[in-house]
Amino acid sequence: MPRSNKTEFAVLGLLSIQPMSGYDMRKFVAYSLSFFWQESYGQLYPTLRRLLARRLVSRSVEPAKGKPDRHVYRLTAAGRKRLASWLSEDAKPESVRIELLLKLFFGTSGQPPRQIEQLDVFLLGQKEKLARLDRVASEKLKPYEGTPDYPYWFATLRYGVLLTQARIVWGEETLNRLRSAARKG
Amino acid sequence: MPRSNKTEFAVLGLLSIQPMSGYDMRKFVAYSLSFFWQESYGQLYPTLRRLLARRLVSRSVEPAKGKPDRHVYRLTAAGRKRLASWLSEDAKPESVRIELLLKLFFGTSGQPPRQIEQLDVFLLGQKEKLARLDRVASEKLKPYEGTPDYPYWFATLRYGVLLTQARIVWGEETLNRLRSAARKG
DNA sequence: GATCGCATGTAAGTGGTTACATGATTTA
DNA sequence: TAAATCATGTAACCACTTACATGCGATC
Repeated sequence: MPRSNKTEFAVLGLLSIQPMSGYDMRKFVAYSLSFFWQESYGQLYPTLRRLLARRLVSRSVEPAKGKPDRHVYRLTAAGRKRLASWLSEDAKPESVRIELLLKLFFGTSGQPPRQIEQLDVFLLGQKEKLARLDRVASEKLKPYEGTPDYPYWFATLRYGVLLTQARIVWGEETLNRLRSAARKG
Repeated sequence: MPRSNKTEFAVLGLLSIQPMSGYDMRKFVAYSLSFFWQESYGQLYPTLRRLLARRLVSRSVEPAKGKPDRHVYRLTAAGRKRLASWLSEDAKPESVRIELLLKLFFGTSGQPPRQIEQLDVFLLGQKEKLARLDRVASEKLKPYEGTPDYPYWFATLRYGVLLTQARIVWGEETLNRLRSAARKG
């Protein structure tokens, strides 16, 4: 069973929205999709080259001065077909590894004050993430209200919000419990 | 900046609970930690060998008949120190890639009926996961109530419960929205 | 009679990150 | 004057998964 290269489909999908360069994709993903996806140049550029060789995308070069030419990619008909077939397959559940939880699980080998600090850091990060999600919602998503894309884009953002909120609830709950355990024990 | 081999610390941590074989670790992780961690033999056995060479663990062999001898590993003093130092470091946030959300994001290139089916599959999976978490709570966690490990183990399980519940809420919300959009559009 | 559990391990493959290289232009 | 932005890309590295190999004993 071959390994599915997810970057390939991410690229195809992005190009279904509009023609883009590798640089554009990186920026787009990093800003708008970062809470459930990420791509690095080291993965993006080679994938783009392979996709071009397989005629799933086409490329046009926009000359530039003082910096490399912009390579703008577009979906071909074959690419659109490939994207559609991938979209129709069930996505199988991801496996995640959460280092914070692993550390917490081995808690009795650690120092309670450090654990509380680590949870604080985590909580702060999640709260910032939630704020970022709000910014993305108003800056990027809002303008598309009423368009066909909107319900889908809203759904992915909503996932980020609900999950982040759940992590915040968990973090505060856990902090309280560990703090009161520290006072007693 | 060297890549931190997380399996190494997972092994050290597991051995801080009790001496175990590689096979034991696999089973333990797959049953009790699966919702935030996983390990494969292909990663476990080589790591065990390296850890042994570095004297962070020791090994005793229990002869067996009809199957390979059991290799039981124990933490050494050096291993315990290494574990403690890792535990005290802040865990940096994980980056996840959620294929389902990527597909949903490219929704207008897909077929609404298939998207709804996919969400149904997702929802079912999350509900099963929640049921499994309950089983783990009563079968594995409950007996440890009152012990020093309990608050930590509870916290990790609680994370699983809260996050899974959030995913279920999201899934139902999203299904409703997409279904009513399909009726209208 | 087939498959599962026990129990060790290896080989191959790859998806993905990080760091580097280049260099003009704009901003702090 | 330091650093960020634009914009391409490569090289090195590795952590991790999957599939395979072995083989007994018990269960379905």
